[in-house]
Amino acid sequence: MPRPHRVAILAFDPFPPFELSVACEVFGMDRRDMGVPLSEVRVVAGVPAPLHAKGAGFTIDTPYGLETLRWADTVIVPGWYSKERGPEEPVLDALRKAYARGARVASFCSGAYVLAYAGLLDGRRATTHWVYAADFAERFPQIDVDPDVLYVGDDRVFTSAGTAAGIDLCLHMVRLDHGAEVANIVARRMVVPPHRDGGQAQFIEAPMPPRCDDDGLADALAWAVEHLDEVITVESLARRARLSPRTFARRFKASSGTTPLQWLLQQRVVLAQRLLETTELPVEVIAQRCGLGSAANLRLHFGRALGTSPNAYRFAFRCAS
DNA sequence: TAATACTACCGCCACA
DNA sequence: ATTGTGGCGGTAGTAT
Repeated sequence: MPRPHRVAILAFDPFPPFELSVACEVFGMDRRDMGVPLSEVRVVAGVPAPLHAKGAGFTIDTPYGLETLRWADTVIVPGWYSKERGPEEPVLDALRKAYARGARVASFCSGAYVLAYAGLLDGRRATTHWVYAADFAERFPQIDVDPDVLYVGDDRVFTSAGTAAGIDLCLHMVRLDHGAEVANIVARRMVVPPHRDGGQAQFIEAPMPPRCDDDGLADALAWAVEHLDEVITVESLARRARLSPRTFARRFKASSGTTPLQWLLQQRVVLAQRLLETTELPVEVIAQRCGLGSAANLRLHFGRALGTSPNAYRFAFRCAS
């Protein structure tokens, strides 16, 4: 049993209470009873405590100082409120040393400024809250700023967009550390979607894009979503991926967190949703088109996934638009 | 809604 | 020794 993953949250004065809490919630909670490996969290004061919660009128204290960055496997910077300058040099130095030592560093929202002032983002892609993006790009021309993603990261440096995108980044890190299944458990427990994609403004579309480009597996899945009206078995998908059914199922679960059939059903329901929204086709025909065979079967899976019937959904969608 | 036939899933294990 | 593979069989889930 490896020791728990160590997460240091580097907070300043003031600090953003939501972002700080996100990291605590994802990494600090003991969910071993659900099969999630334990992590250990320490909130580190980047300046002498007490630290004031921005906009919330309370303060926090913590026994941990900069030396704790030497202890961490992951250092998270949840926010920073002085665009025009970075933290004191000892702080930046401790961050650089943590990274050089092999630790992973991540920022939420305006925390990207801290990583930028430390030089850890030079030559990399990075993101931050969209309200800071222009200022950030101007201040750090050596950084490739992409304001349209929820998070970006390569190697061991990650940045995430505003506020709630911190959750997406944390779940991504959990996925890297413990696999998609564990990340899904944590997401489920927090009652957030396991994966969101695309720009900051838009909401989740398909529950599981074929993530983590695994060899032929990704190809097989891409084929599947284009041929949902056909009969698709795990065996045929495995053949397409040039894997044995057993190995296919195992790899699939490792990279997506669900089983092939469950994923297929999800894709089929998503297609049914689109057809209900954009066409006048009868439910029976839609059931055929999305590979669910019969209207009865479509109703069953539609209800399970969305909690309504196809007709009710179509009606509600019409009214909304 | 119930019964039936079929498929998927996953632990186990031997093997590379 | 460690890690991934893939066949087998019981059980759970799915389709009609």
